[in-house]
Amino acid sequence: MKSEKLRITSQRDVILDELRSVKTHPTADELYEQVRRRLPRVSLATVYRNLEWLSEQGLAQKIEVGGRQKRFDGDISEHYHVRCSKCGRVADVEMDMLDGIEERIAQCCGFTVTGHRIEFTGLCPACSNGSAC
Amino acid sequence: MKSEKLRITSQRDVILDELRSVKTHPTADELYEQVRRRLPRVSLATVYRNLEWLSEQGLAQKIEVGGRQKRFDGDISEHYHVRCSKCGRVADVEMDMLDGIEERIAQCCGFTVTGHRIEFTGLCPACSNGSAC
DNA sequence: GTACTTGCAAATCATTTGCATCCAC
DNA sequence: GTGGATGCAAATGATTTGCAAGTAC
Repeated sequence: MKSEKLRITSQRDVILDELRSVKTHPTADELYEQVRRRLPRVSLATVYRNLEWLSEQGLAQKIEVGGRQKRFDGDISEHYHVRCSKCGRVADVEMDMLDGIEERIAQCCGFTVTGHRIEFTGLCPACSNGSAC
Repeated sequence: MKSEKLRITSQRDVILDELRSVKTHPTADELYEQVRRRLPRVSLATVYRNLEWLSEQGLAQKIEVGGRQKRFDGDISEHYHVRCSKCGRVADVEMDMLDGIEERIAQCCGFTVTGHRIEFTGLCPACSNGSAC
């Protein structure tokens, strides 16, 4: 039994609050810009460290979609994402989780399957019109 | 109609051949080590450039799974992957593609959905025993 | 010759780390 | 005061790019 000391510092509080306030699945540096408006002296390293920590604590979700940067989500319920292949924007998909799917493949590959992730790809509304993102 | 000049240089030939010879979904640098045995003077940049080019030509697949490095697959048929969360190994999943799935969500998110990708997560046989990877 | 490719080294981009300082208890 | 948290700068890792030299037609 390890006793984790949960300290919600003001940085952590603001980072989580800002993350929850948007539905855009921001990257670490996007969130950094946002957080900086409230904590001008915060550092990008702190944002990275705390996004990692928040994900470990189950207070946020690190979502590894395509593209170079990782994105984060303040909505910790399980759900799938769509990513715009042009601008990288990520949105939630309203679809029930495919619950039986992991068992269906557990046998075939020798792996102990513990989870799955679906990422849809496409063009977001802004990019499918010619309009700039 | 653009006329693309397809030049299969010896580097490209060897890179594709080596990629096809393995079922491991190697990263660029893993493949580089492999290719180097046949072309000792090849550079890592060439491997990166040509993996990119081969994917554009539809001769290989760039698979963006979790983890820091991108992986590549000489098998261009559509299929899903499992990734070991401990060692990063990637394997194919024997499961039919979920064909209707994109249409099912096309309405809800405003995106024009063009594709999807499923990545299962788990432990590979080697990692689920205590054995070293 | 022209256009495309390559190897090499340097640059870039995202993320992580070392360390001295700071803060809460 | 002690241990974790922070800011800053420097380090790291993966990938990309500039450029001069090489190659195929």
